[in-house]
Amino acid sequence: MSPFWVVLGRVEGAVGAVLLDREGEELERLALDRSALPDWIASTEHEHGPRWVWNDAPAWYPALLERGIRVSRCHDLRLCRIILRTSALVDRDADVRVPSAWDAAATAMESAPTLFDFDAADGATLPDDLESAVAEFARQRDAIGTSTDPARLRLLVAAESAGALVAAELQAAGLPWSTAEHDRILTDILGARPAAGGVPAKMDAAARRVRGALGDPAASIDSQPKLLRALHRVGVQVESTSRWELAEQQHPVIEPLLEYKKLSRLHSANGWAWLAEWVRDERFRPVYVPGGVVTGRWASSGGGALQLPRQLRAAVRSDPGWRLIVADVAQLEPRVLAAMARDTALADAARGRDLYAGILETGAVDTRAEAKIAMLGAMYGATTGDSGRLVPRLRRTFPRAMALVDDAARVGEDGGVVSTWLGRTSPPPSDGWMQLQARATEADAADGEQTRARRWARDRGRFTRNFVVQGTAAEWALAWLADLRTRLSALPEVDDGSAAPRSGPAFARRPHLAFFLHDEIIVHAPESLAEEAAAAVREAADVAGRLLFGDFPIDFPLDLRIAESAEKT
DNA sequence: CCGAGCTGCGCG
DNA sequence: AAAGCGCGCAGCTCGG
Repeated sequence: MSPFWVVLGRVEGAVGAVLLDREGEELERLALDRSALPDWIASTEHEHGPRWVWNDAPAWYPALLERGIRVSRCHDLRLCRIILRTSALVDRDADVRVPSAWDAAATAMESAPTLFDFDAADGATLPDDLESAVAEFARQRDAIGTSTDPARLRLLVAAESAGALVAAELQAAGLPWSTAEHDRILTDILGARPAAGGVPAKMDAAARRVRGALGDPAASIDSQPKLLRALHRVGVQVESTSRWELAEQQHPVIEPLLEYKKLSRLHSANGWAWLAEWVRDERFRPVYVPGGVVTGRWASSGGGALQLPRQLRAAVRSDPGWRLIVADVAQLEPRVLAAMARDTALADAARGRDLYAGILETGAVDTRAEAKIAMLGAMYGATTGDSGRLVPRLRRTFPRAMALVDDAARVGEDGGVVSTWLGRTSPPPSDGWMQLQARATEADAADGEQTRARRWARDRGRFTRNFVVQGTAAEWALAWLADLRTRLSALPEVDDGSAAPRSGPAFARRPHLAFFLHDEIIVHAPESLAEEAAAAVREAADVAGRLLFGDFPIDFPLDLRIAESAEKT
């Protein structure tokens, strides 16, 4: 009988595997020498394609990828536990809620030990032995099975686990990056590359002009307090040195100062030092952190993958003979909101077109820009300014969608928790928050306490309001990634040596994911397969929508282009 | 000398 | 005009 699940973990001096059937009944148990493990995993994957159950994907998967072994499915115990132990869908008394060593590494483990090097794993806080993994897997299966909606949670943990595989593969493959183009952009904007520790020419020139306008040749520009005082001395009365406030001022120092700040930002965040540290073999390899954000979005650690600046997108360049498929979802969050709320009016406004143009057509607002500001305000909880003023108009036109986010806000203000579409639940309020709210309702509460309590309540309301939308959008994106990953892996490898990728693991010889950021993906594909890969990207988006929302009539149109660079047009 | 905290920027 | 969500990071200041 084919194993449906294979649980992996350390046993004395080796690696143990427990093969389970679909219902979790044990079929077989074996111990493998470390050196034999990769081949065994590869052949078992090939023959049975099981779900690999392991404590933490970064501890197992990168080493397999290095050996050219890719798996199609896994169950990541660490990530799934984080979801299940706090999900409102899971029974209050479920064993998975009982605190244990599995919670020690609730956040991503730094520099996880690899499976072929268990001796170095002594410092690891997450359990890595086979029996612990088997027991934890049973707890998690029980939590899902006895939950109020097993189907949704199964989908969520499968998507989350697929994300763990994708993250490891993204890091292994890397984003194709042209060092020469990056250097050209830097030289163009900043001036010639300085000697170590020096300031680039154009940045230095801007600094001199700032100091000239300040009448102080020694003025410090990089220190916010000193710069603020220097500005006050020449009569520029600003409260901060932020760009928007400076831009309002009329003074000769403003123009060069804003210029300096722009150049300085590029130089320090993505200058030559960044290039040397993060780009190797023409690949940018950020560290992705799946589930790193409370809402379920990914975070990143190192390399600043969440900030790939527009200025540098031209440096993202496909290898010779290859192409990039660059795709993002237009207005993902409001579409997700329409589907969650079963708001057919908003879905109609969204279908097959720019959602904001659709809102404009309903007459709820007067311009597309207003539609966008109003919708963002509704999802973020704006109360003032243009945004706050426009939200009530949306409330009249899309009452169901607005009721969903308004309800989420009210629950949060009252100290409750909210959940995404698939069942990821927001953290409860902190003890301090609860104490303040309790204190504010007492008869002798000071005005200041009541004011502060109300402010904290509204703050939390805006968080839960946004949580349901941002978190469900993250789930849609995971489903998109997971389905796309499978489709791409079914495309052929290039056999033409001239079109081989410059660098990367074996799986990168066929179309593969190269970048992911919230609602955008980049696929790197041989030119001959680019159209097929693009079709896969679109099909996966359709599948993700149906997977989450069934036959509710919402679509997720993509802005997609096939190009040699990721530059936004 | 190190780390926490703050400011400011840029990404979705 | 710069609010209303979620992040990471650089560079600075300041306290220990």
